[in-house]
Amino acid sequence: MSRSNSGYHHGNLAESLERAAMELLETHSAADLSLREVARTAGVSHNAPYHHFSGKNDLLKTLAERSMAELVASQRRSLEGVDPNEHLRSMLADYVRFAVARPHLFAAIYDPTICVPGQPTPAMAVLIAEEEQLLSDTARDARPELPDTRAFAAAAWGLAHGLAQLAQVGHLPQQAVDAAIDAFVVR
Amino acid sequence: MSRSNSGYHHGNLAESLERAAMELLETHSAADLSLREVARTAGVSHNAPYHHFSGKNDLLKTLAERSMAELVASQRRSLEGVDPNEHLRSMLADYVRFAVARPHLFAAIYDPTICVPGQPTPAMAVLIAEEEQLLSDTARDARPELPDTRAFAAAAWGLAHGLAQLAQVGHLPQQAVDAAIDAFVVR
DNA sequence: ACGTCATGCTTGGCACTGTCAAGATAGTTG
DNA sequence: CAACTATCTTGACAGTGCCAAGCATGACGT
Repeated sequence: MSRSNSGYHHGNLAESLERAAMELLETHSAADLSLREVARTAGVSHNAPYHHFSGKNDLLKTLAERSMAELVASQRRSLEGVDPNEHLRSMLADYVRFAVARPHLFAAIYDPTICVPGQPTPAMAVLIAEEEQLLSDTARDARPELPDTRAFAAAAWGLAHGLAQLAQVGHLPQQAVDAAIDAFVVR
Repeated sequence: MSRSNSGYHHGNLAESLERAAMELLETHSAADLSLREVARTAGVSHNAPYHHFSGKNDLLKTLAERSMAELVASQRRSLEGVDPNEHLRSMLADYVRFAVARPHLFAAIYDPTICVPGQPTPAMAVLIAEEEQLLSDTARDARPELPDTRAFAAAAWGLAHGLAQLAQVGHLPQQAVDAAIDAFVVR
């Protein structure tokens, strides 16, 4: 895990902690995640994290940013189709896929107790703006005739976000999600 | 708050606790809600709740059911328009309004740590089915020509749910939500 | 080579939480 | 009035986030 493990002076604890927390977030929710357990799995004392993060929320904020960056990158990658409608469809499907695959990380991104609502981290603000731009561009290409592209893009984001939540909870199976996206994109 | 307050034997603690928790959920999230604080605001000892609920989650489950019932009732009420499109629009707007007005209660309804995913309370299952039917009927009236009403209804639910989340977080102002709903309903 | 020192991690402690166990009290029934 | 049960209490335990203080370690000036 770490390069030099000679009792004290771990080497790069910050990264080890992030890694450990990332793993734990695959089974625990952000609220259920214990900073002490993160420290334990990283093999350090319960207070070591405080020398690298100002607290539990700070660590979570870092992970949320990391995750959002991954999501945006994934969204950018799913733009490589040809048909604009297919662009939009695959982007939305990809959004839902990400949320279902990493439910707790996805939740952390939008968790008001981590990034206070309307008070996003600078880095997070940039990422959200990127995502918005990505969606807006895709929406414009798919519906060039619409006067208000922003509204359509907002609807697309809302749709993807909501389907993601409903799918996470087990209310919508994968196939229903795809059908719903189709119903939104196709006309 | 209670009828007979003679030291012991509160009278109707269960309801008082629910009321207290309901109030606290206006400022605290479900995870941040302390059962002990609920007991405190109800004026009883920290262990009294355990004689009426099996634990914190049980109380939250009850509140989530209560809230979902309220939401469904509200949705049913917003069906009183005339134009089918207007039906749909007002239903979606109402869904978002509810979520924004009571963010923590709304979150509790879909919180996997309260109602385990795919394991809803019987009462909750009924309410969800009702909501689904309500949306499905409205969707059919608004788009009778569509072959797959279920997919369109699922999209509508997803849209409302996602817009609600994004609005809660402060990402979408009210007017953007309305515009997005319009973009979805109108064609 | 050696003392000095800041960095990074540790132990210890505090107030808080959810939950279990056992005791006290009050209304009910014989 | 005695026994009983429902209801609420106090007490305890393990766990949490976080603050304060102490100790090990490697770097640096001399």
